[in-house]
Amino acid sequence: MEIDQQLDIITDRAVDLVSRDELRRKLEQARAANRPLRVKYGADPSAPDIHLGHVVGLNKLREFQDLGHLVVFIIGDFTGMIGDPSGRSDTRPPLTRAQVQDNARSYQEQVFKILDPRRTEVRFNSEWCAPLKFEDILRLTAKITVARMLAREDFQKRMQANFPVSLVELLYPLVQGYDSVMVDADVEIGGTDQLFNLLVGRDLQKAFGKEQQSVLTLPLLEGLDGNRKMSKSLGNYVGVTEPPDAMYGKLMSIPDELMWRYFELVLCRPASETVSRQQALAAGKLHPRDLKDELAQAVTGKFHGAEAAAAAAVEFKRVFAEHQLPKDMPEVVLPADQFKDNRIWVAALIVAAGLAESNAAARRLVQQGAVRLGDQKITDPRADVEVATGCILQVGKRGFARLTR
RNA sequence: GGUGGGGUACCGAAGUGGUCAACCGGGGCAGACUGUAAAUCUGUUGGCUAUGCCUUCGGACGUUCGAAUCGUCCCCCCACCA
Repeated sequence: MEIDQQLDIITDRAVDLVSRDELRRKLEQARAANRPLRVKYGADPSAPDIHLGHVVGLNKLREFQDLGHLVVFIIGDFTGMIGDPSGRSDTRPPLTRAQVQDNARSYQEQVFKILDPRRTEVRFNSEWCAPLKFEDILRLTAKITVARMLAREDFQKRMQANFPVSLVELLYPLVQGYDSVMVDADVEIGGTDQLFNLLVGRDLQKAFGKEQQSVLTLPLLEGLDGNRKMSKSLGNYVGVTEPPDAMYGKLMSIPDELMWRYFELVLCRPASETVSRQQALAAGKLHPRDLKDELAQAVTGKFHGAEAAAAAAVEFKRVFAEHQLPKDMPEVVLPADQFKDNRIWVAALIVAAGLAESNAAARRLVQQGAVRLGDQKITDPRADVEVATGCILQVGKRGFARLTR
């Protein structure tokens, strides 16, 4: 494939690129020397679940692999102890070695849903970070200035808002950059919030007399709420190991305007497709629900196969469009001691079925008209009800239980 | 080390002796509507079968008929100056 063609693929969807000329040169040199580029990508093992936000980066890595390049996937078991200050995350609790290893294992499993394992080198950065002596660290810190670190936007903002910035956070980019030195990265990719860290990698490589990595950033995918970036701690994520029904349902719940981002960033659909579809939508030729269904099925299918995705779609239509009962629902055996004269208080029933956290919450749900038992709506929060085995309790749109006495 | 400002429910943030289970916003949940768990609007958001009772406003003791609010001690956080 022509170099320019490769460049086009690589830079598609990219936000920052340092720099195009440099990357072209690297591609040319790699071809001449008949060796793959080493494309670095780092992941923090503090949260073991890969979600669609990560998939944006993984997709890009896969494109590199399909062009014959090698992905150096770094598991930041050492940096994980610091916590990435990007996007002003809170201080994270330190992980035990066992946790890190567990997380790292599930990470690899999940990552290879997208990456090609034959073209991936997995490394733990404790390999070279743990042996560092304090003296080595001093040498490392001498290579970068305070002003350079403080120039970073996150830090600026936090300091202006009187949010704390710890010294160790200042060191984070340094460690990440040191990784680049140690693995001889030719290219590093990350989200746009990683730009600073990635550039520090270049600085350090230069300071160590090595070739500087090219840097490429990708957009941050918004989470289900449509505003903030997808992250596990915000709870607005879709994990790649979630069951098909949950995955499909979550995707159907994103705001309509967000669909395009998911089409482009998760499914790598071309921007031109977005434009033509937006026009068709405006003209009334396409229905947003159908488009979102396509999105949800395609994404679910990417991780679970088309068949499972189609089944999830059918189930979703049954439950939410036609308001029918779901095919599967949890079976709940009710404790006999809750019954008096063969009846049970409705709030206690809901709690026993696991559909509310407390009697008070259950009462509120009843008052709001969210509760059905069999084909009957229950509106009196003080009602005592009879329950026959096989009877179905519904709480809200999504809460179901098949009851057993 | 010095000075100042803080710690309130999931988050942010009011409240500075009783009318406070605690305004308001975000988030969550529910209902209506619908095109979907979109959008919009409305309600709700400590616990207890409950016109009341219990637990909660960094912690511990106090003062008071009564404390998130006052006092003492302690813990923690932030900024500025050194």
